[in-house]
Amino acid sequence: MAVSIKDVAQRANVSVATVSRVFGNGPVSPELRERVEKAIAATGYRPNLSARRLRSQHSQTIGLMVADIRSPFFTALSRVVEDEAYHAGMRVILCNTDESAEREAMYLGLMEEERVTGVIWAPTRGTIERLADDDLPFPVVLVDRGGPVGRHDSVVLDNHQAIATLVRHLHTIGRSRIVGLFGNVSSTAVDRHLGYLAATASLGLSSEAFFVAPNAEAAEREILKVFSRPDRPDGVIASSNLMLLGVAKAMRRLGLRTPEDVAIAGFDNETWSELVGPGLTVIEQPVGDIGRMAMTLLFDRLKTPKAPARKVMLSGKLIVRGSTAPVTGLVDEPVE
Amino acid sequence: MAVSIKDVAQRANVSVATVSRVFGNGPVSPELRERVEKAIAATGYRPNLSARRLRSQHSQTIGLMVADIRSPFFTALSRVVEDEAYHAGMRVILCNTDESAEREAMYLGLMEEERVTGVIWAPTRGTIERLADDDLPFPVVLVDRGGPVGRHDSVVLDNHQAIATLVRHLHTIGRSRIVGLFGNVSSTAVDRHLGYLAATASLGLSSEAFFVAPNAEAAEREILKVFSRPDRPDGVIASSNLMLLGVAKAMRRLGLRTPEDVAIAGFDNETWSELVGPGLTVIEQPVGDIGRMAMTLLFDRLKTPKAPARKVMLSGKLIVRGSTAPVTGLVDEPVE
DNA sequence: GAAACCGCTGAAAAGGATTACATGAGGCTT
DNA sequence: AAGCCTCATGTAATCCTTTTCAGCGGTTTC
Repeated sequence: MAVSIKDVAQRANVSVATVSRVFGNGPVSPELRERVEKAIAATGYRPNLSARRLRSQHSQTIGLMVADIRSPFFTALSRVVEDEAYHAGMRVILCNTDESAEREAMYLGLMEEERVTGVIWAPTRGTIERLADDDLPFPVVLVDRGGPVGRHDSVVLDNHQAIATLVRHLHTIGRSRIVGLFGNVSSTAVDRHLGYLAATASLGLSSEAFFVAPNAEAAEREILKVFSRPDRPDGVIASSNLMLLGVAKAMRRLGLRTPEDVAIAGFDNETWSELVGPGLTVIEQPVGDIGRMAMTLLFDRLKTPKAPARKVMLSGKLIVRGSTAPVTGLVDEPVE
Repeated sequence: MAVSIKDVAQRANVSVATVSRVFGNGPVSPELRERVEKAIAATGYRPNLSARRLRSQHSQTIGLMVADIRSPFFTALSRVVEDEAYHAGMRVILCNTDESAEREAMYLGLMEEERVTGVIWAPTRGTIERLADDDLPFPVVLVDRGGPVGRHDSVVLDNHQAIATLVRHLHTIGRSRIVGLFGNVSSTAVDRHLGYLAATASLGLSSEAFFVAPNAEAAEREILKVFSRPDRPDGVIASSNLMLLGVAKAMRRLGLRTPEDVAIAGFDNETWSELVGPGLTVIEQPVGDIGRMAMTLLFDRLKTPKAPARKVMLSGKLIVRGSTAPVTGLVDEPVE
């Protein structure tokens, strides 16, 4: 059996309360404190967190629920959240929902059983609407995907602005038939789609949107299909990192040159974005700021539970690379 | 205050023991079971995991300690481990050690306080040697980096074979001055370095190894330095994913063509490996198998604590891409 | 006919910590 | 010198479950 607070107390010849106070910064005379610390060192005592949590009713734990940790944005987010959490003396429970409402519900239940302090959550579209009804027994901060009514705190990218930036950029380099490729599950995709429609309309451009599963393979298949038609687009905007990779793969498969034949752009800047093809033009999300802001909102919420919900929008940053370089040569002197 | 087992018992007009038994599959008559289940549904009762753990002395939690979740291999590993864990009804606590012995020690302490069932751990080189002394109060399975003496269960890639495969492959396509670039912290790098020395020696090739921090920037800087010398290598093997990216960046920066001027290869197959430059030749690690095997070893260890330590080695798979394509044309008809 | 046994149930102990409250010593005021 | 604070300490209640143990009425075994 592991050593408990009682053993330490006995060895130091003090009461268990005193030992507890040594940990909790209660008032303890230097003399006793030293005796207790010696006993702790000698026995190798470690407080039992379950007992501590049970009694104190503070779990010091936050839940992080995302679709899939392997998605680059969520990978980066999780790292930030964990850093912030451990810095504040809290632990993180990580949940992969796989965009499944069922798994999401299961994990929300688990969060409740863990009596978490709060949850940072990128909810699936289906769940997010149901959300207003359930009164979750812990505060949540939505990330990446905002809630519908401003009922919860949230921190999201300004998707409208971001996608407009991309559309305008492609327009600037002379593209006019820009198609959009969006995920078919997240509400982020919905926002970006609306932004795409607005931006193309305001520039007097045609628009055509496709919705597929948010992974590289589905994106590649869809683009292959789109480009098998006679009137090929000259620009593609993908609403996520992995989908942009799928687009790049399709271009290579089709033997189309980027950016000469088709300019492509998308979201999230990664270590490898610069090296794929001629370099991928992307909107970089301030993922560090997003994570930290989410934690800030959560801690604020704990302090003032009744304060009105806050929705924070952060701006992305356009990073221009080869995949949308202007192709001056081609216009002046057509090849062959 | 949240609803407790007492409230449920009261409402169902049974004892708390009976309610507990309904959860724990103890013997309960159908009639009472139904009453209890109705009461649970009516009250929305969720068992308190802290109390449950305290009493039952089972945390149903495993720790996963890796250097950095953002490192692609660890990202993939974490997903597998979590899937397996949740499938077995357990939770996962994720720790990023940043290759720091101090953080590692801190997290090991935390694992103890959490009374984890076991830990899956990619230890830092410094710590791994100290490890024999401390008798950790929970079983650990080492991943990615094996322990020194066979004192702990471990599952690793067959690094010796993997790097030999890469060296032989580069030799086959006619490269003779192959340098190796290795991380300067993990024991994996040490293994791969030894394999590199053995493989080059057995082929009668010269060898030259460089050790840098395991990230893209450091790798890029080092390679730029190496290639500023007069006698340039014609092949580079990088011992990790991110370092290979650094190498690719350096090549682009130097204006060197891959594979014509320099063939490059490394580790870990990712969604984007195919799209960086002409496609990156890599050793693909069976990360799914590694994660599942680690869990299997852990569960076996829990069943038979006294069984001798097992070390499982899995083979990587060579994936040949453009970065090491044979350049037939050049030899026959020199350019210009 | 006593003893053993059955399947189900409830009372109560136990698990390891925190914390409200009580206590006692010492120092200060008046 | 009586009264009152302050401060450090100990006692015991408490957090919510699981689990041991005993008890129940009724059958089976010897």
